[in-house]
Amino acid sequence: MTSAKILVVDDEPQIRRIMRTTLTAEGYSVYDARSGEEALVAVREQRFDLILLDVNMPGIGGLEACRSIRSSSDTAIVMLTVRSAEEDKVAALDAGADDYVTKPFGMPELLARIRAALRRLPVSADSAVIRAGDLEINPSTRTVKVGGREVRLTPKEFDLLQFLATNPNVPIAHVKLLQAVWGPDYGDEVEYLRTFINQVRKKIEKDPAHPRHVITEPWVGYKFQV
Amino acid sequence: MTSAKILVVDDEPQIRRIMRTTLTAEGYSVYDARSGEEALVAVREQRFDLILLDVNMPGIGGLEACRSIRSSSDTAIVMLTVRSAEEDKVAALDAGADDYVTKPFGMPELLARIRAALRRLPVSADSAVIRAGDLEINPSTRTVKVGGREVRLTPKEFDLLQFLATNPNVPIAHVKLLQAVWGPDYGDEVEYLRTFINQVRKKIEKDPAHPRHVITEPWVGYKFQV
DNA sequence: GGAATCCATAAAGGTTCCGTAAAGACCGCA
DNA sequence: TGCGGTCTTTACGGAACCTTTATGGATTCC
Repeated sequence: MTSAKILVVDDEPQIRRIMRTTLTAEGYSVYDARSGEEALVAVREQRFDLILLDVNMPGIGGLEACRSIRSSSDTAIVMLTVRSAEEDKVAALDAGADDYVTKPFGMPELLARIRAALRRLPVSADSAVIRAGDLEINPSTRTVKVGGREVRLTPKEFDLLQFLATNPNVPIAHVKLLQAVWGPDYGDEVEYLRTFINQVRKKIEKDPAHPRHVITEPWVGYKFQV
Repeated sequence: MTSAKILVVDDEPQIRRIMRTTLTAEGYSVYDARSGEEALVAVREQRFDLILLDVNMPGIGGLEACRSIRSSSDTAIVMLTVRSAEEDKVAALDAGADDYVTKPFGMPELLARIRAALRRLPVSADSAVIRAGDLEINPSTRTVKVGGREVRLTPKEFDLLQFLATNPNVPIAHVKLLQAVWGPDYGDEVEYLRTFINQVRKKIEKDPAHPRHVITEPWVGYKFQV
């Protein structure tokens, strides 16, 4: 499992901090929002695998935010509520939450529910090992093998290769690749791509001059061939 | 506090899924294997507190896997069998299983047997002596021996080494290590790790410059190698 | 054919990460 | 109060990685 993206929505800075450290330690990539409004903006701009949503917030509350998010997305939603009243549970689930946890809760329990909610998602296409000829890409351990021999890739190199490999045989535009690996702020720094593609090829291709996996699509971008 | 690690071995995906969700909800950390072969590999690489082992599998069957595991480990083993024949029961226990459950079984019953099996282990997670090459870690006395000679570790040093050693061959992220040893409030003080890892290496490695047990995983964290 | 664009490759800073040493802070204990 | 051990914090050099620039070859378009 390449780290799932989790959005933490809570108005208390302390809680956000604890969540961030704990979830980061578990290998998730964590984002946070301080209010329902912020959460809605974030959801509109990015795709998250799971959203941790506090019920009790000023402004747009958790329930309303939940309904709004659910109406436009199938992200897993776990709600945090102080009261354990039955009606709250019903309200949360009615609003479209997948699960809910009542404060105070232990971290192990929360983590378990997060794992459970993530598992429910449609086919974690990420955790499968990708094979292509003598090449073997393992997203969970972030390792790559060429003909059984392990090859060491740097973080960026691996991200690049993985993104290409998860869309095999499909040409991917320069800009799209850049944004996927470097983030949304990188629009036209295509030089990065050139140098890193070159680097990756030197490590995984027998003959970097005539690559068999990382193919360049002239005037378009690159593609991964199986 | 650390939830018990359970390995589920079954060739049917459905059963693995149900087990996973149920056991996870109970607070266990669940791993699975699809065959006896996979189970043996997993056991070689990690330490589990309990193994749920289906008898009837293609390839290496449950009984054979059980014998193999038992020969090198004292993990609790609970077998799952379809038939309730007395001979099967005997065969299972002879192979070294601690208990067995006949399908179809109710989840409450299975959970009860799991709890019982875990209870039977003399505080297994903590008291088992960990060996790796010339290294010997004794959690109950909190002592470490290198080639028979006892080495003195400070409390923090020992905690660090122990946590790494209880998850052998698995890279552990910086943040996770920090939180496990220093507590949940330590998010990014990675300097501590550096100094203590260095300290531990000087004490347990013949050549600290080329460590054989405490291995650094660049850009990720550290791992303990057996 | 010539100019422009794109691509592969190499290589120079700048930054981050890791190992190592060492000084200061804290604590228990005589 | 002083002492020894442990933990925290800072500092620094080397290595690995990322960014950036430069150069030459290939392809396209006019």
